[in-house]
Amino acid sequence: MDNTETASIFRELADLLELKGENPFKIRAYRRAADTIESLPGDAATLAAEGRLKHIEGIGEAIEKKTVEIATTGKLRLLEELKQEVPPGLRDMLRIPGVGPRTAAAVFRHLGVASVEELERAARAGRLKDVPGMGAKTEENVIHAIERMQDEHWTRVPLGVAVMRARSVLDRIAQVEEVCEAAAAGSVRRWKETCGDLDIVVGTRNGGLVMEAMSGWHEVGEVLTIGDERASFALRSGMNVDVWVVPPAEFVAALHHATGSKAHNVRLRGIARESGLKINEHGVFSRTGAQLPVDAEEDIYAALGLQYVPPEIREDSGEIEAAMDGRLPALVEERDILGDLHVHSDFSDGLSSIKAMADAAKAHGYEYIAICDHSKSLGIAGGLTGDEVLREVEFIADLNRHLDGITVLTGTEVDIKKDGTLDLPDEVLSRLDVVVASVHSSFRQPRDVMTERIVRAIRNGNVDIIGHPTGRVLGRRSGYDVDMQKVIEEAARCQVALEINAYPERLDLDSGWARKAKDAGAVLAVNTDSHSSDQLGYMVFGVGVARRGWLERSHVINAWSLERLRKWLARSRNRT
DNA sequence: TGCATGAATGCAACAGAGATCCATCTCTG
Repeated sequence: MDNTETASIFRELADLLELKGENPFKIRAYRRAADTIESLPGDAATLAAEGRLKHIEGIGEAIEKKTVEIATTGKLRLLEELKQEVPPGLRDMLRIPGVGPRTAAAVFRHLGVASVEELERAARAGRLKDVPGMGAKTEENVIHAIERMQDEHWTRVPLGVAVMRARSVLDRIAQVEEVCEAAAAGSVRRWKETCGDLDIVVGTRNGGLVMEAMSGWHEVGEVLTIGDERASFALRSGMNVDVWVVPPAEFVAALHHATGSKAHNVRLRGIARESGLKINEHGVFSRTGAQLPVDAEEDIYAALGLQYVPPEIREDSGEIEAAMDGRLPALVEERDILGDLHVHSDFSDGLSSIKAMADAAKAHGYEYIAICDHSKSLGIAGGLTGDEVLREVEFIADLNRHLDGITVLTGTEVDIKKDGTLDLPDEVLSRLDVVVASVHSSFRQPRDVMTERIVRAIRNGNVDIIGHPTGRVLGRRSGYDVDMQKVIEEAARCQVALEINAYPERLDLDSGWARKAKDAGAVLAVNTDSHSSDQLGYMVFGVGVARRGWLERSHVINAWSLERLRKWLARSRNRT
């Protein structure tokens, strides 16, 4: 029973208790414990067995005891008993938009309806109207919501996709008269790896025009809710857009509110209350109701005596405390990035020539770029043999003589083979400037084998960077089973960088692991893995992940000058 | 349920909009 499974048991427990109408604080405690356990670096069951779990904030005797029970028996008696009382099918009903715990409990109590299927049947048969507090309209809405839930691909989408869709919504809104400002907020603005919906804040003197323009837009499949200040639209592409319309003077406060995260907002409002202030989406108010001037988000934090917190780290994961003490990190910025250390060229499966990649890098304002084409095992990607790599090295040496203002570094993205050895001989690797080592095959190895495989690559002595360390592809496959904490510790010990792969479908490492890597003393490289020159622009996504991971310039090797980078690359390599 | 205060008990995460049931539920961050 690993931490994720233990956490999911506590989440189910919380959901069932909520359906039962239990004490909300108890429910919250279970949910909080689930979050804590899931993000624990060590094994929760072990900690619980040693009596150390209860010392973690938010976890006490009761949850520690239950964790031990889950670890030893594989289940939780309380949950099993609860399932007799509250059918687990009710839990699925909570996923239907518009159906909350009260509604689910009411239909079960009055109609015995205990699953989504039964609910749909009851609604179609016109029986929901019999439930006190429900009418014909709700019945209709339930049917509609179930249909939508089943037929669409309403899942979270990768950040890259969300950003594109947000831009198209903003383009539409920009055409509306009397709009002063509009911006994407929510998870897009926080650069979250995946986004469930879009939040668009619009400052205008005529909100009605915005609502009309959105309602009549061909990209909008359905108007879900619509009011004077807020509306929710379903895009045909399968995403919801929540639009917040405010007077121009309230734009900043609304943007801040809609950016979230919810947990961050709740904390800020709590602090505001303690100091006799009130924060809502309209502004910051004193005890007497007087509105404080807010011209920029900085003013909101300043009113609370806090350092300004950048959107990417507004998650209530320590940033509030750091802001109180004035010790927030100076997050790395896109303009700090001086090069890209993992791009491909037409020597393997890239579409652009090395020259074209170098020119594009220069246009980005970079000092350097490392060409890291695939190695021979990856036949499908035109992987290079050792000899071919060496010919590429010569080609680059010649090219550099003709380039001005950009340095092309030689490199490879060498495959980490099943046993942890590398796909190119050390004699070749040692002659390259940058060696990225990545897993591209045998994804299903057991956890300990995969972990040992990557650790062995880290210890090779010629490896500089571990490429896309978890192997996940957003929306397609989860990463391979690997003890990432161990990989991080080994990378920190050997001073091998871990990659934040900025390719929008990868974003691997994710920000959580990036932060842990930084905390463990490892360095990171933010690379695009570009396969054509236009993909160098993906860097912004990787920087977003880095910022969410609390990284500063000093933690990111490609935010270093070429001189410093070269010193680091030479640190312990068996170079000839 | 966790935590702080004081040893069993009280308190704990903010604020508001929209829909429908017009007082309550659900949703948004």
